[in-house]
Amino acid sequence: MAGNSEPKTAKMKDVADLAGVSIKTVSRVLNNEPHVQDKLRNKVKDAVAKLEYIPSQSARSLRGNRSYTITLLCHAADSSYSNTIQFGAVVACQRLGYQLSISLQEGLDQLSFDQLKAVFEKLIHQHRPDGIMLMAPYAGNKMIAFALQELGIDVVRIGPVDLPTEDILVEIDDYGAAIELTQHLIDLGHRRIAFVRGLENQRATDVRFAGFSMAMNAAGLTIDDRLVMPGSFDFSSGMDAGQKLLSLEDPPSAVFASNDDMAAGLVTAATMAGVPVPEGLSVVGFDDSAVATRMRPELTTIHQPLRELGEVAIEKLIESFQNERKTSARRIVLDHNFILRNTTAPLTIS
Amino acid sequence: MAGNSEPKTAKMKDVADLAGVSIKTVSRVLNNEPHVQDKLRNKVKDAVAKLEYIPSQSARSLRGNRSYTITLLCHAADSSYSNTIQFGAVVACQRLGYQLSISLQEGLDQLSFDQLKAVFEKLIHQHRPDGIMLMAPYAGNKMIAFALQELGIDVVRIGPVDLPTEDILVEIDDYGAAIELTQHLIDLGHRRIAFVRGLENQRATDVRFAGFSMAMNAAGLTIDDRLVMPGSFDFSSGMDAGQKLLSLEDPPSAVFASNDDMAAGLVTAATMAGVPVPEGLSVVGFDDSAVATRMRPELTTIHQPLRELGEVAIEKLIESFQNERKTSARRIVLDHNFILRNTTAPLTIS
DNA sequence: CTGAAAGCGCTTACAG
DNA sequence: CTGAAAGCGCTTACAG
Repeated sequence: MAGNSEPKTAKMKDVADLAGVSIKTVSRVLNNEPHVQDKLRNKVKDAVAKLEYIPSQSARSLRGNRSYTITLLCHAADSSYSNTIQFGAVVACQRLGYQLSISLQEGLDQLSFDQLKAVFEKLIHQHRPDGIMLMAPYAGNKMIAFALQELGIDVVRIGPVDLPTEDILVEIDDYGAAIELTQHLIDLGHRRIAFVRGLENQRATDVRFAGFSMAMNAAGLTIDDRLVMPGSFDFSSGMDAGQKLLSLEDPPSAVFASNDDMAAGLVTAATMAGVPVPEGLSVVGFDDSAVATRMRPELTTIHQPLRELGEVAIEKLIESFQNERKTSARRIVLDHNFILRNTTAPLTIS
Repeated sequence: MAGNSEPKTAKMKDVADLAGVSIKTVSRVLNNEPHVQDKLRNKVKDAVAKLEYIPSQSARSLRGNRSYTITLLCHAADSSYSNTIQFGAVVACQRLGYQLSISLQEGLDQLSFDQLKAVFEKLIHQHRPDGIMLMAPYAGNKMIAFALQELGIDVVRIGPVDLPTEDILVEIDDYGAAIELTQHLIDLGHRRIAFVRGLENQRATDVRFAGFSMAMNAAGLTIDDRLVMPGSFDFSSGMDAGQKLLSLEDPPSAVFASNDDMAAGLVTAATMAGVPVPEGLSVVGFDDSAVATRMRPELTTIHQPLRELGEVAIEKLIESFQNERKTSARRIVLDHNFILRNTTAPLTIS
């Protein structure tokens, strides 16, 4: 069989008959349109409840302009960061009667503008999503932003993004959070502080480094270029950075890793090199992902409300195409938290 | 705007006009139906290519019986295990022209049969998925299986499952894998081997323990009941088990943890208690998830092809409702691999 | 092997 | 404030 059994499901006509109104009135009630008497409205609602009527998504999206589907554009690599955001997005979609459709797109970074447009045109044409949700590593990509803008589809982005488009943005204050983390290390007496960057095409990498620089400068500390390491947001790049940093003639006493996975790699590298954390090296991360409480010692970091970020992104996106006026804020900043755990300690003079 | 711009997209009629055939013939070609001349078939295909025609999913699913959507029933807790399987499922869906719709369902375990049926009826009615994919912790649930069976929808399950329904099953040989792992510990000279169980409502827990028992018995070793610990497949339950095991009068020299997360917890507990791994305690896990290579020492475990499991599940499901005959295998067993890393060592006589 | 007609279940103009 | 008609873009019988 091709799927469905045949429960004699109620149709709009059945609801209309039971409520003693026209099918159009039922449609109006279902879509929360004005111009229906309260009395009729209630009759219809009762009938819907009695019949357990559920509108057919296909019919709605075929005739109307809405598909009640939002497409989440994902990079093929799955990470705890993306998965948690996606989780929040699914929750919000389910709550609001939308479907989240996941589109896996690898290597979008390497396409030309026209190729990008073609990819999105096909995607939009096929599923007709009402909106698109973007997160790292695609959230901050300008070509993607412009291609999507030309296609005229509503977009929401997650993460620190600096784009001239009018898309909705949901993020935390990465800059401020990076300052807090750096200040914490400075307050502990550290002066030679290393920084491990993330992927270079992501704005989070620059923003977090900017916060770090700001705090260092404000404290009158200079940033030693040899202590600024490249990274790619993953465990092994953190290990690499740690090994290099620790084998320096004049190693740092503290390291700011741009995310938790790299911080975990750093701690592992230090431990393997016989440098105790935090006594011999203080480490901070960013995200408060699962690894933060599973490693030993547990990681001092910034908690990002990833699930909430995903939920709010979906809510704002849906809100935006329900409100014609576009009155609501286009940029939402959620709260983060500094989480003090055990990878940081006062500088010990040796 | 409610989503779409208005690219003048080609419709079936346009393809038919360009190819000089009727719209019905186009439909036939698109759906790979027989009874079309090769010449016409090619004309249609050319026209489709030229016009970049993409059929509307809504129209198809409204008129036809298929929605080209598969619903993945997920438990609200997101884990690396589920996410990797889901990833494979998305990949396969995308390749085969289907959409994966994620349905988050918490606490399905506590519902009555009728409540379950109501939940699924609504879900099926709303999105009309062509099939449903189940994984832990719902894959092995009998009530869910029967409810879905009564609703007559095609189902695929992942993981070791023992059900009287005719659903498709995709799994690895958990039993055999557990024997390999246990035999490895026995070969290293261990005799007091502990076992940490997983969640009790999952068949994987029983099957892996059965493999462990089998290997122990075959080697003439007895299982000490005090060395069989409860667990819940997560890091902290592994830590707990480790602490209890290590504080025993006569602690084990090796532990079989039912999955990697618990194994990581065990290693952490041992390290914190001053017991070196693997010298003082050998540990094996199960899954080969991300944590296996991020912990130190790296974990000896069984590699489960999770992504492939997800892909194959989707492929077989789609295949099953395309083949009326249901000729293909209903149970697919994929290969696993024993991965020797550094958490296991020969028993040292102390 | 091919096609003209009907209809899936809704929403969109258009009347009243 | 309410309704009868038309139509979204396909597929399903039914003819030929």
